[in-house]
Amino acid sequence: MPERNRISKPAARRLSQYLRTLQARLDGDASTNRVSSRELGEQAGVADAQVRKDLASFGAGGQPGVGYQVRALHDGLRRALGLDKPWRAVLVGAGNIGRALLAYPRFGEEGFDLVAVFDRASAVVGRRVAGHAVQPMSNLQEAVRRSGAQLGIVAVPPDEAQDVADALVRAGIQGVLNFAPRALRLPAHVAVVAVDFTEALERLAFEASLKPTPSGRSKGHG
Amino acid sequence: MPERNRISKPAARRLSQYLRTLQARLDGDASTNRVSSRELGEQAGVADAQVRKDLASFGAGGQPGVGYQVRALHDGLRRALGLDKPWRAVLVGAGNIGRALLAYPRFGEEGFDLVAVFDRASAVVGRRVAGHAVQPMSNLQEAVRRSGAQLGIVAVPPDEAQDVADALVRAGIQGVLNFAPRALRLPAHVAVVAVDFTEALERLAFEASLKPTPSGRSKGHG
DNA sequence: GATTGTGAAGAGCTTCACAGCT
DNA sequence: AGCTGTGAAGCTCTTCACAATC
Repeated sequence: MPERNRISKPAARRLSQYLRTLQARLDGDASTNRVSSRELGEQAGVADAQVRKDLASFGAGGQPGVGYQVRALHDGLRRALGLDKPWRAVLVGAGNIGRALLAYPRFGEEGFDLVAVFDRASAVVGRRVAGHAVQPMSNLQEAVRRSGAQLGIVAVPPDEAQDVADALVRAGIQGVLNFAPRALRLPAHVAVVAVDFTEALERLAFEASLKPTPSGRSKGHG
Repeated sequence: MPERNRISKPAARRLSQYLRTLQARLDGDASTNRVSSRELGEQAGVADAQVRKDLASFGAGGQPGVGYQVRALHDGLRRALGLDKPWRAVLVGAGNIGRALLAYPRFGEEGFDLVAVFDRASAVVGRRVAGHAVQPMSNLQEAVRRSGAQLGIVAVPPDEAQDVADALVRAGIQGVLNFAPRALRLPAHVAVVAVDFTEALERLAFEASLKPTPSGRSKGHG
């Protein structure tokens, strides 16, 4: 089993995209059980050579003249991304963002199990979110340890985010998904991924403002 | 006013971060009206030389031995990011994600105005979201044209995302913020920024699975 | 002394192009 | 003929290092 493991960060991002295409193939039409690098690339907006490099980076192999086996590639990809084992996660902050994340059907399906929800506001504690009674922050340490949760989701206001993240790290968490518009400073042994709406909006404004002047458009009633 | 405009994509991302630090400075303590590249870099998790390169990329200048003027840098940054003029946006999809985005206090503050909300489900049409009555999709074209909205927010299920994005482009939109876990294929004159929870979770699983075995930890406090 | 601005070196990522396999 | 695998080239981004400036 080749496991050459040198997957760069940009590559990991693209592997997620390929995985989606493969899942659609497995779920929906099983017209063929082969897929080419060109096809995967088209779905993800990436060149075919890039796809082949990415797949080779974790030891996936195709057949020249034929392509890759959908099922085998799917399974290999999940393994490479660390999705072959289930992950247990706790959510801190029972507001809109946390609920929106949990509402994604993929959350459970992909092997992410929510094991507890916490919030600082006593008015929210006790309410149910995604089937879990919201607990006070004072329970966090013990709940994380007891459940063996490896991931923490930070969905609190920006000025609380660092403290919450620190608490999660102290509780022994391995990775943090940060929804607060603030850079977290955490020890190197903890993985951090940020989902930042504010930054996304600003990036959009920036890129839209670079586009050719929208003078002669919205013309034809297309 | 120098405007050397060659801001790379990674640079734009970091500029957003610097902007946040500057805003915090302006809002909160005005202990000093200068800031150094090292200080900005610490907040954003970036080297000081990188900060200086980034700031130089849009013509901002500092004083050797002193630093940058907070107010001037803030204003210059906003201009560089296209945030000096207000943006009008429409939201398609009145579910959790859309509401979570609008709940961000920054949304309105930063100069993004929501002008209309649409949804395909007739059960939702007519309800109020963020102060706007949800409209049926059939109103989209006209509403976008009438309001002059430049941005569209796609917060619908993945299998509807491409159609919705196409409709937005036909209506004359300049940029799309895509929350659906699917790559959109749009003409080059339209900016696209994706916020993808699924990909973020998978990236987190990947990075967390690479971290050193969590054997002997939960020791000294940081 | 502190800090900027920047050329040059370094690192990393993407694209090209084509040999080789089916 | 179709497609993979990959060395090499090309490109972009980051870090280094230091002269110039305040």
